[in-house]
Amino acid sequence: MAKTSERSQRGGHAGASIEDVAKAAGVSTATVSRAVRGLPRVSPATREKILRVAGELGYVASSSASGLATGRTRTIGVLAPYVDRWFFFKAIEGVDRELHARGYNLSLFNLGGQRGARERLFSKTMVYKQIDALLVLCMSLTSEEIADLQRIDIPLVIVGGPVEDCPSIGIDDYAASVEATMHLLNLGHREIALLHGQDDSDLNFTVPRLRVDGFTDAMTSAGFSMPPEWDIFGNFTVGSGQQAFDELWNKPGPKPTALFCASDEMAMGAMLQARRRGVRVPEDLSIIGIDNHEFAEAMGLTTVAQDPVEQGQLGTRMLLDELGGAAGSVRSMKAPHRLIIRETTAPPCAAPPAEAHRTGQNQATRKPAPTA
Amino acid sequence: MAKTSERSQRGGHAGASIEDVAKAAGVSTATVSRAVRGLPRVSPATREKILRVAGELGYVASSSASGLATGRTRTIGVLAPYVDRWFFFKAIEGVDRELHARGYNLSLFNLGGQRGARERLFSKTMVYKQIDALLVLCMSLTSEEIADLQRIDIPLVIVGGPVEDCPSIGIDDYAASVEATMHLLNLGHREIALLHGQDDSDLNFTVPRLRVDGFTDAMTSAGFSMPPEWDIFGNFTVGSGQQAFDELWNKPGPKPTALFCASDEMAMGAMLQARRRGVRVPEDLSIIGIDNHEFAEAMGLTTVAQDPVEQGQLGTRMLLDELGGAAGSVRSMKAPHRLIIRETTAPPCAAPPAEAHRTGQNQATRKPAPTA
DNA sequence: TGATCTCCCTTAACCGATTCCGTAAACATT
DNA sequence: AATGTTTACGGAATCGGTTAAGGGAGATCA
Repeated sequence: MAKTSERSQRGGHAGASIEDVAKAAGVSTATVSRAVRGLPRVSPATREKILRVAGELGYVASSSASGLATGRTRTIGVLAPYVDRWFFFKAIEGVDRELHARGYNLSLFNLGGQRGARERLFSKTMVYKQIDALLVLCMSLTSEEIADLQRIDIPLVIVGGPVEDCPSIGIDDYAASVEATMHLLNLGHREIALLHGQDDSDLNFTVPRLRVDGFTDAMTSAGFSMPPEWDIFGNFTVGSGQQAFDELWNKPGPKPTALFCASDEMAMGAMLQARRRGVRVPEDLSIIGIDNHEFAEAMGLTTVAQDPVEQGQLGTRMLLDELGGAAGSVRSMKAPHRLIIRETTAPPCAAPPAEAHRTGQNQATRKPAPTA
Repeated sequence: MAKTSERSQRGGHAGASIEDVAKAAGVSTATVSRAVRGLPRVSPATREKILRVAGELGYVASSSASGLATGRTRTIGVLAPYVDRWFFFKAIEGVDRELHARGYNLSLFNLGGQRGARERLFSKTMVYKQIDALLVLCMSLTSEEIADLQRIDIPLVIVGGPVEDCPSIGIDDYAASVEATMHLLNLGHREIALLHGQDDSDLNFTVPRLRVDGFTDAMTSAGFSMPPEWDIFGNFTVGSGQQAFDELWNKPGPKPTALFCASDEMAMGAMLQARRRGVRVPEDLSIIGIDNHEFAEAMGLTTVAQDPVEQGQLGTRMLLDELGGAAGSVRSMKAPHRLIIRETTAPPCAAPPAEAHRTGQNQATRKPAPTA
């Protein structure tokens, strides 16, 4: 009966099993199971012995076996439309940190912006029976997908933007957008262009819309409006920021004095292109973004900061709470954001409005010099 | 006998099992198993019926159960020191793409640059019995870790830089570095500073050393050398690039005419800081990096490009080959790199070479003239 | 002293797949 | 017609854990 550990002989079964440990320690597998998991009903002496033997044998419980027995895999899925964009890899960082701290594994599903990938993954191949819970980054799910998840009892949390009928965490994109716009308005800008992000894939973000709404609402309630030709589309990348600037500047007619960008990456693209074409920032054009990308500080970009790492952590905690405690217990939350004024925004036309422009509490109150 | 599917009643067991399908289709579970996996020995009619029934019931095989039965989880682990740095998230993108295309799952282990995280993960909690193979990003493992993996029969591939005794894929960092240095030398630079990356955590990269070696060898074999005070350390981030520039420029004494950076992120940091302090790039200082980060093109940074996505894909393929075919079959490979000349390098001394400085489309095969 | 209660531990029934082996029928070969 | 060969399928062991039920030994209590 070569039933136990014949060291990597037949495909796949290597390492000591619980039975090996039980045998070596002279107890039953049930006791080993309790001992190694720290459950009660094991005498200190026995536990100590089992732990020692297990250590010597290098025993680790097979996740497949315990997954099968308990019905939970201790793995949670993370669904991301991209992993190579700022918000996403930052959020993943936070999720990972929190997850591993709690002994969970992270199974990554990246759509890579591809159409179709979504169906392929979602259609039962993925989610189903592989993960205990699902964390989604900045995507809204169809009601059908949500129903599926509920049916098979998989908790769900969205990180990044609200989604109907789903617990979520994210900044208040609308408010952030309003604040950014107000900052420009308070500086005296009236001719403000908008570079907003529209994604080409089938992700249905709600975030872009909220940011645009915040901008337009702030503008109209201040009594201003934006000509339609200043409404430029980008896809959240640096490259699209550059293109957007060109598009804006190649158009005939007057130029805006400020540019509101729905993300830092686009803002920086626009900023770099502006410089390249001899348009001075902020003298000729103020630029503001949203995110506080690592490069934003280096480039002196004024922006509305958010912390995706923290959001990832919080979202994970929500998800795990839902998984552990009573379902339906967790509700959506808002993560903080704050305006950080750096060097890419200034009053238009170098005419100082002589109006103190403070960001409030804890941040970067430095005001650019050129007021004089 | 409530053995089958009582819809999310007791903890964790939801969804239809293979037995449900078997019963509903009037066949045995063995046949269902063969049918759904596309194995032979099932008549077309039976297969069609089983597939239909399985579809209606929304059946998906439990990964825990099949993992237990087969000894393989169809999950491969990806160990990364960081996920929020360019090379890493790009590589993960490639790995993920390849993995999911082949029906594997990706389990992410991020060290987040933390000391200790490594032991915590590696010490059997992670790797063991959870994954079929391990892909490591830019880290060298200890020989003990490698031995552990071999003992439990887990194939290993390193993406990013060579590691002794491990199959790996990465660019030839030494050659890349030499090329970059030669580019500066060919432009006429003699006073070249070096900003190289040293990581503070316990990852032991080999990459940084190779890049430095390439630089110094190219310099010495051209008959030049670098004063030690021009040897600056960074940690691969933009911020450290900025600091490095300051450090360099705050020192008394002559300034270099060119700066070789071991990564684009550092190069861009230095470049931004240079601009901020009124040092013109490339007139006063040429800067070259390595990587071809997304921002590099936007910022016009001359660099040696590599493609981590491709490396991730290739590495994954190697790993899966090793997993499938004869072990020990795959060997290390080199990924391609190429010099991309943009706008941050020019001959020293602001002497206009009267030479159109075009970025050429995406290839930049332009070779600097002064090879005298 | 016997009944009851704990505590520690074992027995054994699962969890849901895979897979070896056996059987029976269909088909091909002499 | 008897014998191989192939194909389609079922029975049942197995993977390695978890966990409810139960049993024996010693302590506590009446």
